[in-house]
Amino acid sequence: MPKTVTIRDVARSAGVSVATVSRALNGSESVTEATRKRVLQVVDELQFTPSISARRLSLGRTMTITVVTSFLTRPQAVERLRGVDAVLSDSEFDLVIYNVETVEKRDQYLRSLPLAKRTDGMLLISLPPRREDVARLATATVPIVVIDVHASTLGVLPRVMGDDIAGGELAARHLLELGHRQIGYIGDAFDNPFGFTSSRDRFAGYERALTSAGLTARPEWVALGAHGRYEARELACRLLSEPNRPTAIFAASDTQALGVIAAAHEIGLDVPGDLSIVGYDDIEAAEYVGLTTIRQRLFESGRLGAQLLLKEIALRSDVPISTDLAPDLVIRATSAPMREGLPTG
Amino acid sequence: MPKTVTIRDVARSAGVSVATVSRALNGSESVTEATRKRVLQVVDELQFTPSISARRLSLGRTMTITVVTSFLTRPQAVERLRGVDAVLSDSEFDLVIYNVETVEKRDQYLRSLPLAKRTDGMLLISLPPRREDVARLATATVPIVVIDVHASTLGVLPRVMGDDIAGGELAARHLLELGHRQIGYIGDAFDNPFGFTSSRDRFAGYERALTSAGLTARPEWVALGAHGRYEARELACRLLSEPNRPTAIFAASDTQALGVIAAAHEIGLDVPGDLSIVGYDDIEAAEYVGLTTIRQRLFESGRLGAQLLLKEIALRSDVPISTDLAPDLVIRATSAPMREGLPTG
DNA sequence: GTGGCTTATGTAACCGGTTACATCACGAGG
DNA sequence: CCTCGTGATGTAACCGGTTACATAAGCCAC
Repeated sequence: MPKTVTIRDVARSAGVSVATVSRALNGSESVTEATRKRVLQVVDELQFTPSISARRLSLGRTMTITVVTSFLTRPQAVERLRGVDAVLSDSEFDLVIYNVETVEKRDQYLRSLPLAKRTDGMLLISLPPRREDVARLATATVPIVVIDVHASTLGVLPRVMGDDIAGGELAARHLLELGHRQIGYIGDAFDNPFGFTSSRDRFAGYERALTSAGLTARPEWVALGAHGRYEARELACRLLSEPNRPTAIFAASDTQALGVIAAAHEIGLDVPGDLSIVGYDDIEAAEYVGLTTIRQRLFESGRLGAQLLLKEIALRSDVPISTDLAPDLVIRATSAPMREGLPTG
Repeated sequence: MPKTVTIRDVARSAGVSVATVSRALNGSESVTEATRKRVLQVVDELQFTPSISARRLSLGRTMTITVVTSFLTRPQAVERLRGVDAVLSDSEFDLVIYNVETVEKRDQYLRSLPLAKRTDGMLLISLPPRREDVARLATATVPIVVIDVHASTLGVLPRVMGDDIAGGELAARHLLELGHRQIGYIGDAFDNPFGFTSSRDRFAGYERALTSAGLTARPEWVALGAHGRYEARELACRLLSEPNRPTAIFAASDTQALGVIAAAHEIGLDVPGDLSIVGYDDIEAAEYVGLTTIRQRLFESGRLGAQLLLKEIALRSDVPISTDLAPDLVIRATSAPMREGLPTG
C-alpha cells in the first residue's frame, strides 16, 4: 500500500507552497497560468486526489444531503427520490440515503442524524416524525425540508406536500359525476404505527365530495386495514359480497386498488362494467393495468423539496416555505358511467 | 448562530482532557465509570455532537459506501439497493448513492469516484463500465464489488451476478415442455449505449434450449429494439401479425413482457390460450398481472454484494470472489400448454 | 520508605486540506 | 535612485477529532 499523496507532496514536487497548490486546484484567479500548469502536471504525475474528508473538515461543510425515507415499502418514494437526485446531481452535494422500514429505525435516525454535524441539509420524505422529535427537528442546526408529511405539528418546517383531501375529493367527485351513488372506500387504518395520514385525509376528501352531493359515507361501504394489496383484496371481497354492495370503490392507494381489482375478478364482477375503481398515486403498475387514479406529482415533489433545501442552505433564511402540489385525476379503464340494473341503495 | 461545541469545550467543562472525552465517547475500557458519567453528562448539557468530518479525517476512513447505479430506469435496481441497505444499515457505514441515467454520468462517476479518498468501498450495480475504466477500477485504492455486470473484461473484480444464459434456457425450456415449438424472442438490441448484456445472454440461453430440442431460432420470430414497454408492444405486434406467428414469446424482461401482453390484447389473442408469454426479472408488476417469469434473486444480489464489500474492506484480501445466483422459474398465468389448432411451423 | 507495576489521565502530534496574513518581486512615478 | 503599489506566492494557524507516548496516581511487597 503506497503512502497516500497529499497536497504537501505535490507542493514539494512542484516547487511551490501548499497554498498555491490549493489555489491552483480550486481555480483561484491569483495564480499564474504557468504555475497552474506546472501544479496540474505534478498532480497528474503523482496521481494526487484530494482527501474529501480533509476538505470537508477545513471548509466546515459536509457537502452532503441526507435523505431519510422508506424508499422501498412505498413505491412512490423512489419517484420522489428521483426528483431529489435530479437536483442534487447537478450540485456539488452528495446524496446520502437512510432507508427506514421500521418505526424504530425512523426514530433512531431522527434522533441521531440532524444533530450531528453530519450533513448540510436533510430531507425527510413520507415519514411523520414523533411529536417529541418534531421539536428537535425544528431547532436542528441544519436546514430540514419535509416532503409529503402532513402532521400539523410540523408547522415550523419548510415542506412540500400534495393535497390529499383535494385528491380524495377529486376521486369521489369523478365517480359521482359518472352517476355512482354507492361509493365505497378502502384504505389504511387511520391509526397506524408510522402515523401516515394520507388514508385519513383522502377519506376526508371523499366524505366532503359525498356530502356536497347530498350523500353520506355509509360505514358498511368503508373498510380499513393494513396497507397492502392482499389486505385490500380481503377487505374488498367482504365489501362486495354484501347484498347492497357499492357500485364504485375509491382506494386510498394504487396498491390497494390493485387488490380491489383482484377481488372483483375473484367475485366475477366486470371492471368497470359492474364496478368502477379509482386508485391514488399513479404508480407505474397503474398504467399497466389501466387503472383510473389520482396522480401525485411525485418527481416534482422531490425536485421542489431538494431545491427548497439548497435554497435554505444557501440563505439560511428563517422563513419556512411551504409548497403545495395539486393532485390530478387520470382517467383510464377502471371507471365507467353508472349502469342501469346495478343494485341501488 | 451559536459557536459549535467541540470536544475541547467538553473537556474543559468536564475538567478532563480531550483524550479522555474521546475515550469516554468511544467506549474505551480504560476510563473510570465515574469520569465517563461526568463526561457524558457534560456532553448532554452542552449538546455536544462530534463532527463526523473531523472523525473521518483523523481515522482516515470515510465510513461511507458508495453505490453507483441506475436505480430508477431499471426497476430491479431498487430491489438490489434494498439488499445493500439491509447489510449497511446494521453497519457503521453510510450509504451514498450516485444515480446514473446517462452514459456520460456513468463515465464521469467511474472516473472521479473510486480514485478520490472519498469512500471506503464502492458497489457498481448493473452498469458495465467502459473498457478503459475497467483498468482504473481494478487498480483503484478502494475495494470495489460489482453486481450484475457480465462484461468479461471485469475478470479481476469481485462480483455477484445472476446467470442470464441459464435463465434464458429455463424460460425457453418451460415453453418447450408446454409443447410449444414456435417460440419467439423479444429483447433489447444487443448493441446498446450502456453495453448491457442481459438481452444477448438470455437470447443465448433461449437458443441453447431450442438447439437441444432440435430446433433453431428463426430470425423472423426474433425482434430486438430499445428497452421499454411501448417499444416491445410494437415489436410484438409485428411478430404476431405474421401469418406464421409464434405460439409463445419469451421476453428479455418483465417490462417488455408487459408490452407483449398489451400487443396480444390489441390483436385479440388470448393469453395464455392463444399465446404463452414468459418474462424475466419478476418485478412487482409481474405478480399483479400474473406473468410467468424468471425470478432473479435481486435482494439477495444486493445483500451478497454488500457483504462481500464489507469483507473486502475488513480484510483487503487480494482474492477476488465471484458469486453466482441461480435464476428461478415462476409459473403464473401467462403460459399454458400448446393447444391444438394453433398455427404450426 | 522505596521500588515496581498497573491503570487512569494528560500532552501534543497528526490526519490533509483551506485561507488570513505576511512577504517578495517588479514596474511605475517622483 | 528610492518609494510605493500591485499581484503572485509562502507561512502557519486552523478545522475537530484520534491516539502514541508520557505522566501521575494508587497499590502492593519488601
